[in-house]
Formats: sequence, C-alpha cells, structure tokens
Amino acid sequence: MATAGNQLIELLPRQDRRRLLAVCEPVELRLSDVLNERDSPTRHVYFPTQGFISLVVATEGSPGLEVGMVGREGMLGAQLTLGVVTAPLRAVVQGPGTSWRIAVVEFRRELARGIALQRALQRYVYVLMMQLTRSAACLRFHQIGQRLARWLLMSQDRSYSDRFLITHEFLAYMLGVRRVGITTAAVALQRNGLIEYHRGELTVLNRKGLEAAACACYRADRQAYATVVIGNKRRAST
Amino acid sequence: MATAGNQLIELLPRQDRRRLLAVCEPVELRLSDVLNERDSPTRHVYFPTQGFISLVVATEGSPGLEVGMVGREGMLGAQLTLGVVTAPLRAVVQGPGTSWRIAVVEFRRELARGIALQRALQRYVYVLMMQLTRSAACLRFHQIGQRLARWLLMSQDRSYSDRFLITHEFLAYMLGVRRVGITTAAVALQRNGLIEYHRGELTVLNRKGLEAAACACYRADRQAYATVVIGNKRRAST
DNA sequence: TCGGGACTGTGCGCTGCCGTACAGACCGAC
DNA sequence: GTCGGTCTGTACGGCAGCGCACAGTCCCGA
Repeated sequence: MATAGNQLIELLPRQDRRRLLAVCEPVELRLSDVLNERDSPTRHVYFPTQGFISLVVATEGSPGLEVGMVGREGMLGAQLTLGVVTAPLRAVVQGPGTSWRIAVVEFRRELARGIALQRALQRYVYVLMMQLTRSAACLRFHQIGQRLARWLLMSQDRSYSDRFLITHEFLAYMLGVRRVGITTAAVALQRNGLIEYHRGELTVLNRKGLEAAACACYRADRQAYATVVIGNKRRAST
Repeated sequence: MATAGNQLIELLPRQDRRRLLAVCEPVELRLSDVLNERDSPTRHVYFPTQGFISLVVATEGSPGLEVGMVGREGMLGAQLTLGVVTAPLRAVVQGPGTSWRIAVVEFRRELARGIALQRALQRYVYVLMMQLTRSAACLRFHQIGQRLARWLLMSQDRSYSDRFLITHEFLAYMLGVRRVGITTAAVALQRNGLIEYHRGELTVLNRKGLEAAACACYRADRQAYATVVIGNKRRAST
C-alpha cells in the first residue's frame, strides 16, 4: 500500500492521494510544540506519520484535560471539514515524530475538489465525536489506574514505541488529576510488571497486561475507528 | 421570520427552507420516548420545535450520562451530515412537545441538493463537538449543584417553560450521580429560593439566581452556538 | 377509607481523590 | 565534587460523592 504514512491519506483512492500529497510538506513534530491555540484560527492542518498530538481542553479556572489524541490514524484540523476555521482545543505535540502539513488555503481547495477526501474526513470527525463522548463517560466512571493504562496504550499505538518521555506531572495534566494520583497508579502498574519508568522515561513491558488493566474504553475506541473509518465490520485490527 | 419553529431551519434561505419543510411531518414528542437506540440505524431525523431530547451515553456496566441536549436550536440525527447512519447515542425525549420529522432517505436527498443545509448542519455538528468537550471538563471539575443548575437552565431554554415534570431519580441518571446527590443539591437550590419542587414537578423561580449558581459552561455553550451557528460575534442572545 | 407505590429527605460509614507538604533520589551544570 | 533543579515517593487531613438503608409524605386507585 501507499507509503504516505498516514492512515487517512492511505484510505484515499490513488488519484486523490497523489493530489493531496502534492500539497503536503513534511515537518518535524517536536515534543511540547503547540500546533494550535484554543479559539485561534488554524493555519495548517496536520496528518501525523509518526508522532502524536494531544487535544486539550483549556478552560480558564480549571486545570487542563485531554479529550482526544491524533496520531497516524487521524488528522489535526478536522473542523475544516465542517467549514469552521477556528480550533476549539489546544493541540500539543505529545509524542515527537514526523507529520505532513498543509496550509489551510490549499487544504480547503483540495477539500472542495475531492469528494473522497470529504467522505473520509467526515467519517473521521464522527469517530472523534464518539471519542469525546466516551471520554466524558470514562472520566466520570473509571478510575485513575484504568485511565492511565488506557492512555499509555493509546500513546503506544500512535508512537510505535514502547518508550515515552513523559513525567508524572504531565500525565496528571492530561488526565486531569493530581500528580500524586498518577504516582500512586504508576507504582501499582510497575509493581505488577506492566510498566517501568525512571525520571521522565517510561517503558511498557507488558502490553497484554496493560490492556487488561485499562477500561473498556480503549477497545471501544479502536473498534469505532475500525468500523467507521476503515469500514471493517469484523474486528479492530491495527 | 419564518414560522418553522426550529432555529436551524429558520436559518436557511427561503428557498431551501420551503423545500425542507415540504418533506417535514409534524410529530408529537412524548416524555420518555426513545427516538433512537444506541448503535442502531437512524430512521428519522428530528427538528424539535418545542420539546427537547437528551443524548445519553449508554455504556454497559455504567449508569447513564447525558452528554448533549437537542431542542428548538438543533436537530437529532446530525451524524447524517457526516455520512454516518448509525447513531452513537441514545436519544430520549426529556421535554414533551412537538417536532418536525423527516425520513432518512428524504433527508439525505435534501442534504445532497442543498448546500445551505449542509453548511448550517455542519456548523451545528461543530457546536455539538464543543458541547461534548465542555461536558467532559464540566463533569470532571464542577460539582453537582453547579451542574444541576446548568441542566435546569438548558432545559428551560429548550422547553420555554418554568415548569418541568422530572424526578430526582431521573436527574441523577442524567447527571451521572446518585439520586441522593441530586436531593441534596436540590434542597440547597430550593432553600435559596431559586427553585421549588414537589413530587416530580419542578419550577424555576429565579432564573438570574440559577445562572449565578451554574458553572460557566452554561454561558459558554450559548456563546458557542451564537457565534458558530448563528454567526453573531457579539453576544449570546436567545 | 385504606393500602400500596412513588417520591423525597436524612443518616452513616466508606472510598477515591484532593491539597499540601516534605523528603529522598537523580542528573546535569559549573 | 557539589549545588540546584527536577522527578518521584510518601504521608496526612479533608471532602465530595458513593452505597445502602430507612422513614416520612404524598397521591391515586381499589
């Protein structure tokens, strides 16, 4: 299959794909880069190929809270599909890597031209919505340990690596809890041999185990993507 | 302005509006009707004119949780705009009233024909997404009393009535908390003279006061709708 | 008129998480 | 080496909300 490196792009028919790639430029995603500030107009859309991006709610008066993740399976800037230029969320690079990038003007032109692109992205938007609703329920009903496990799995899927550079402090920000809450949960995961970490470097040791420790939201998200975006009714394969 | 009774429809140019209304049939929304089960294909879309509909996450193993509300300002079935027929959420009539209804086949035809309809609905989908993210944060950081006040205000906006037929039990289900949690919060609101209730009948006495008691999410939601859907940059007027 | 069901109010012990504080461990810079 | 900053672990009191249980109240229907 195509070597675009981004799954959404790879889903396109050859013609459309080639046209889109023609306006793509490769960029490096560096850890902690802010690709989009909340409520400010989007300048570029991104189709990550290796790293991944966190979508964070930034309400004043409250700590942050991650409600979505964009990696190789998705895109940043999907709201353009809905005719909206302003981004509702803060987008921060969470896993360093590489990405395609397209200026908004060109992207809109492509969007207007290619019905296949529209279709694919609209379905992706729908999956994003499902993720958001799931996040809400997860946030309410599941506890830190499960959510942490889920987060690690999601990150691993998107970064193709067992190793992350991440501190407890930051994880706490993502999950909307205290740093200490993360420490406690992480200690438990480590004791069970699922992960290992040391001063900002975390390694996944036992994926199966982590999957068992995570809430069902993890599988549900994958399932949703597989059925809606890929169109695979059977099961959620990578 | 038009007498369609639904704000989204009224936003359409006369031509499109008339065409859409031609395929609409009026229906009665009865309390507790389930208009859509989760993961089952949509048969009709609804444009409420008076009642309102709750969008509820129904994960097995967890109690319910409302993540969105659809009233005169919106529509049920917006996912069709994204080319998806399956609904992700359970839709329950929460405020009895009236609504326009369109069969899916006809709606899709209209959607394909009218660019104005597409535009309007896509913007509405975007607002829904914002609501979802806000719900997530609200759920995490705000407490029951604030959330209850917000819920009441949102309902009032959509039902055009100070009076609801609603039990604590049901409110608990909507907000994802215990019935007792609602009772406690409701007692507090009542003591402050903001509301009054009695055996399944709740009356809003002091709207301003409720607004002060609610979290900022309430205003933020209205603001978002006003700017994105209506296109009013200034303020969130009804 | 009486009984039963629905609705609301209160109490109690528990738990998950919070806020805060502090200490140890590690690492890199000088 | 040593010093300062960063990261992690632990501790402690507090609180919001939970699960459960029960009582009182109101309404409606037999």
